[in-house]
Amino acid sequence: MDINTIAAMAGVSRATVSRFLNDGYVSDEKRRRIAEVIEETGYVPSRQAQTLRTGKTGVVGVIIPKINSASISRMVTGLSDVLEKARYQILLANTANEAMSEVDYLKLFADGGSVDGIILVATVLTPEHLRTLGALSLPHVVLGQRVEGHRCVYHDDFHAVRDITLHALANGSRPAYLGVMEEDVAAGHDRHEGFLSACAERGATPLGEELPRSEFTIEGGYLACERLIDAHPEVDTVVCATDRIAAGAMACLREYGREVPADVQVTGLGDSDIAQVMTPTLTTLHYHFRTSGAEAARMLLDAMGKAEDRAQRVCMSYEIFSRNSTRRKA
Amino acid sequence: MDINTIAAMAGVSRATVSRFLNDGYVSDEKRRRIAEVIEETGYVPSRQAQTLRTGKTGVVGVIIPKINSASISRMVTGLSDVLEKARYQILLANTANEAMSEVDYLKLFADGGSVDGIILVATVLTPEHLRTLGALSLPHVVLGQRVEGHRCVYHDDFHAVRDITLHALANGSRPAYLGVMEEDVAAGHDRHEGFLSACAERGATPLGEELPRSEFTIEGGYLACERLIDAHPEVDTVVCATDRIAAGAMACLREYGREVPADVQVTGLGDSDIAQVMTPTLTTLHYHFRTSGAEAARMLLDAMGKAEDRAQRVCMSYEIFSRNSTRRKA
DNA sequence: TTGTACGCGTTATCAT
DNA sequence: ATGATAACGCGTACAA
Repeated sequence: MDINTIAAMAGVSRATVSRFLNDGYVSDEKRRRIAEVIEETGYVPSRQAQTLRTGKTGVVGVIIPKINSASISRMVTGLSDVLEKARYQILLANTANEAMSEVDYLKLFADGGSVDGIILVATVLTPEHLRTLGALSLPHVVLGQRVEGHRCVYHDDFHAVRDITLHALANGSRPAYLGVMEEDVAAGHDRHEGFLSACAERGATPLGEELPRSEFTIEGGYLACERLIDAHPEVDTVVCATDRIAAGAMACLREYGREVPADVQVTGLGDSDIAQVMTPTLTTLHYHFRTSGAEAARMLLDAMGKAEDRAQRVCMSYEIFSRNSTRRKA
Repeated sequence: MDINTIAAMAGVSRATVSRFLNDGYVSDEKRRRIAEVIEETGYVPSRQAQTLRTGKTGVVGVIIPKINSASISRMVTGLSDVLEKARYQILLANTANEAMSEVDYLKLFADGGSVDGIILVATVLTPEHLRTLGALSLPHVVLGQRVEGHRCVYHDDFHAVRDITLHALANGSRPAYLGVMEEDVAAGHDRHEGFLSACAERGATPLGEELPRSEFTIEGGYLACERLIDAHPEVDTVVCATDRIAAGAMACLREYGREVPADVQVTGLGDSDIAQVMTPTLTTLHYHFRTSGAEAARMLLDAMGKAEDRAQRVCMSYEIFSRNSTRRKA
């Protein structure tokens, strides 16, 4: 079923069929005939041929560091919402297994001519990343990290953790932070700095700063917390970089016989669905991931010339959800 | 940078370059020259043109009902593992938002010529689904449901729930089941039947069979459990179709002052990571999702003629993880 | 308004 | 072993 067949059946040249499909500029008479033939044959133009001819694929590549993350899935949902509305397909590239790093995927997308635009859900941005991004001729948006010279949507990690730490320190005085590697500027460095800033403001000494960082997992949170209470049994407030780390921490505290929040307060970050089923329910902070995903998608549409101009850089806000893992009154 | 340029630079015809890239059959002399030119130009063949010419895209479409599901993400990981090794890209289609149903995506993939094969992570299979699947000329595999006449990888949902129910009924006698819509044959109907079978074997009367089904969410589990203890306060064992439903159920029981497992036992299904951080930790059942994903991918490779022959249908096994949401001794 | 003719970058067929 | 040449399915000047 190609355009030639349709043209023959409708008794017109294939150029006319092409016009029918695109510009318009066809007499009502033939328009009717063509429409009829297309209807009864169920003809659909070949994406590949269109791509070869126009250079446009109708696909945007989305590079994510892992599948099965509450935050990432929410971002992807936001992306889908607006991208599908603009009739774009999403090619999801998962780098979790390290089989192919983000840089490799960036290059693959850039070279292959397989996508019209790229969204990079970023964690760690190495110089190699920046070089590759800089050499990228395709429209692209970085989601989750602030990057100079590139369109990006990120979250106010510094103030987020600063605020939730201040919130906890209203009823605690010996705080510690369970964070992730500093190389992840947003989730690692910025959040950590936010914590330190809050401690400084309250005149509290941060505990366990000398300890190694955690992984982004429940298991990692458990182990980090174990090291923490081992080194600093006096800790009474544990601020965690993510909800999953907090989940691990709470499991650990329970194991060690510490009551939450009576003995130790715990806070998370991200407001994933597990926050509400933990015992006690977790005080955490809600990021508007879905909205930031949508925003990134709109920025990309803009960059691809498919939407009105938008800001080149957006910093998303947040809200604290105070639940039962922190103390109620002063 | 196209094949013509390379050919010119190497002083050969473009046919020779093409042979160099594909079959082989080139003299060592020219082989060397071509390799050199390609090296220094960084030439990469156009995927689009290759596709147009060969009809092969190097992409497999994976249709999933939702992102952010522990089970699905594990399946996708398994898929990625083997598909990437075979140099296939994965085009992930998420139907969560209903914007485009699975059937529509199936048709899109089938028509567009944009993928070489399809993997459908299935939940509900309507007659419309079966019709579309039947009309599909592309190689495809159904993951998560058993479908006559199609390659598929599924889990032994019936015996899984039957076994975990028997496990719980060793220390309980008034069981109820929190399940999902029966239209989902595997997760809905089969699991439910497994539960009923176990009840029959133990001579226990299943409670709350008249109540409406739950959603696949924590929230849904909470609400379903609320209805259950309202209608049948005597219930002492709650078997849930998924871990998330179990999480909601436990939250609800806590709210209503029931001790788990002293007053009521709870079991889940899927062994997601939240199972271990719940209080008490959840007795659940581990499916080998990652393995089933890998198996489905291998079956697809087979169907696409890229791998040795494999079984057309595979039923995956499971293991029960007994933790603290069920009673220990008889 | 319509049709002709060409090119997009490959691979495959056929001589040579 | 190599090189012309014809497709693959489409969009679009250009001419009519």
